[in-house]
Amino acid sequence: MEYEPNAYAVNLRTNKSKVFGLIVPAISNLFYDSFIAAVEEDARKNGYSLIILQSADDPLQESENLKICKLSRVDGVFISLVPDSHSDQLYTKFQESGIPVIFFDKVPGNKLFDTVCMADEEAATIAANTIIKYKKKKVIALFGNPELSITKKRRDAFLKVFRKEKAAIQIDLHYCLSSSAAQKVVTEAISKKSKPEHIFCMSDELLIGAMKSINQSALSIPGDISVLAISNGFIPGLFKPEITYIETNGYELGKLAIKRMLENMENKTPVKSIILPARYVQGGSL
Amino acid sequence: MEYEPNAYAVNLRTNKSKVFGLIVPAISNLFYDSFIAAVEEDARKNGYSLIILQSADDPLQESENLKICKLSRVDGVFISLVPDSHSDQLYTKFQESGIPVIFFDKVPGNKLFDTVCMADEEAATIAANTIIKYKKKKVIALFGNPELSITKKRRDAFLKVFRKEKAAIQIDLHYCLSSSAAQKVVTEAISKKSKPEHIFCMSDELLIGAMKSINQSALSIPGDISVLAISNGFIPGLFKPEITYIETNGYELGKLAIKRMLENMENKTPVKSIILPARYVQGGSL
DNA sequence: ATGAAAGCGCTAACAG
DNA sequence: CTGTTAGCGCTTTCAT
Repeated sequence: MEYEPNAYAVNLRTNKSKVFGLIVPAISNLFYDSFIAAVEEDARKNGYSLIILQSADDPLQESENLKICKLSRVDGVFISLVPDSHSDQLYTKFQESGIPVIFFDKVPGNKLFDTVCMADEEAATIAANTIIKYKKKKVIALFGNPELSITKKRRDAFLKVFRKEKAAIQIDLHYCLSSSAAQKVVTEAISKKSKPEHIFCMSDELLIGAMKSINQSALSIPGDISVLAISNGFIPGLFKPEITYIETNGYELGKLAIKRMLENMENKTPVKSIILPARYVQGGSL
Repeated sequence: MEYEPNAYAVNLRTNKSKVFGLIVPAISNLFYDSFIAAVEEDARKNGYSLIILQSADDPLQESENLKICKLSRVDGVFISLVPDSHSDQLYTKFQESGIPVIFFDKVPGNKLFDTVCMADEEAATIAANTIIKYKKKKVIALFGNPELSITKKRRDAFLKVFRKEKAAIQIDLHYCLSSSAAQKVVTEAISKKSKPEHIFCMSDELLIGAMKSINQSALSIPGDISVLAISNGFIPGLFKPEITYIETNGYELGKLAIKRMLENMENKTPVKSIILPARYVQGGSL
């Protein structure tokens, strides 16, 4: 007939909601939006819906979001942490109450939780080796918020490669918290007498800032200055020449995350760290 | 104490969920992701959460999404339609059961529902008048799926301006269903003997395709060819020179949509069409 | 004023 | 194997 089960009653009775919570620093982001898209696809295929919450890069907002997930009794949580996250007690509370939490991208430093990440070290290592291979001697390296584990991982792996190298390579490392901060740093650097030969950007956000600066200058890529980034490839493909990048694929990472979540729903498995391999994609910027 | 109300029981008893459904053709989209971000912000401020569903440009998926919203008994629905949407009966069913539905961006052709839209006609009119002002005589105009009301509105307003104009202006109008389709069209056009002087793109997607084509050619902007788009400004700002555009702001539209929804929750108001004005933003591409 | 009780619509357990 | 019933945790009503 026209019968429709009352989801409220079902939830109450079964103590399940068939809903996952997904917490991100921001939705409007080229990485997170494709992550969310992937999770949503497979969630629905398995009869789940997604509640999406933004932390707005604010630790307080983040804890509040976790509380919302708890109060609305979601069946599982996906979360990428904000800088200075201090919600550790909340995560463990979830674990204790048997609600799986999958961390992705920006994850806790310790090994106590289920995580799904890009191969950050590998990507940064590939970047560094590429710079060496192309014999760049003076490079600017742009990194994001140094409080984030993702920044630390990429930076440490990046620097480690050069430490092993005998050749004298000058690395000017900068932490930029925004696109415009990156733009400023690059504009200043290329206005000096001894210009950098190469710019490395650990994210799309920084790449955009760097490219705006280069575009406003008279420098040409790769002749005057070469560029390399870690990115999902969308932004690099917009420039001429296309920017060479090491791929971080939000969509694929999302697929891994939901897969892990569903596994966890089936039968509680021991904590695991999953890593999505990096891939070098040749453009014309190097 | 440590007491937490059981949301399932509350929902069952009060017959409310404090959850809105939000249905979009795709999450990973520069327009929709900022729309979603805006709605999420204000939804949470008012104690609501958002369930997000993608229709993947598939009318069947869209009906299914509406059914999910109905089954999970959301308190309201935001929806942007896919091409060839045939879920009209479902919308009306929602209305009848007293659940507000706010259409945004891609809305039904008739005036029976609450809608929140960009000023499509105005934006296209500004574009056309700009082209006339700059005395362009041979222009390529790229439009999206001609089945969508948004395409029809922009196209009709665009062409109407030229019909009134006495000067002989040649408009090559093309419908492109994807970025790469736009790229092909432009590549073909600029390879001909009589090159176009100007390209107009009704969306970011088409602009990206057009720019890839131009970047691969030897043409320079605005010297050899000028460009104008309808966009939120993010993509136009990445190029050199920056592309002049008429602004469509997903974030602001989202704010309007959630405002309208909350009004509707308070007291059932008569059906209304809300329009967000267009704004001309000068770049260097014209 | 405070407290008891009915019942929202379903599922799971149990009896016939 | 089919049919009845208790009860999930809350809100709202009604009686004290």
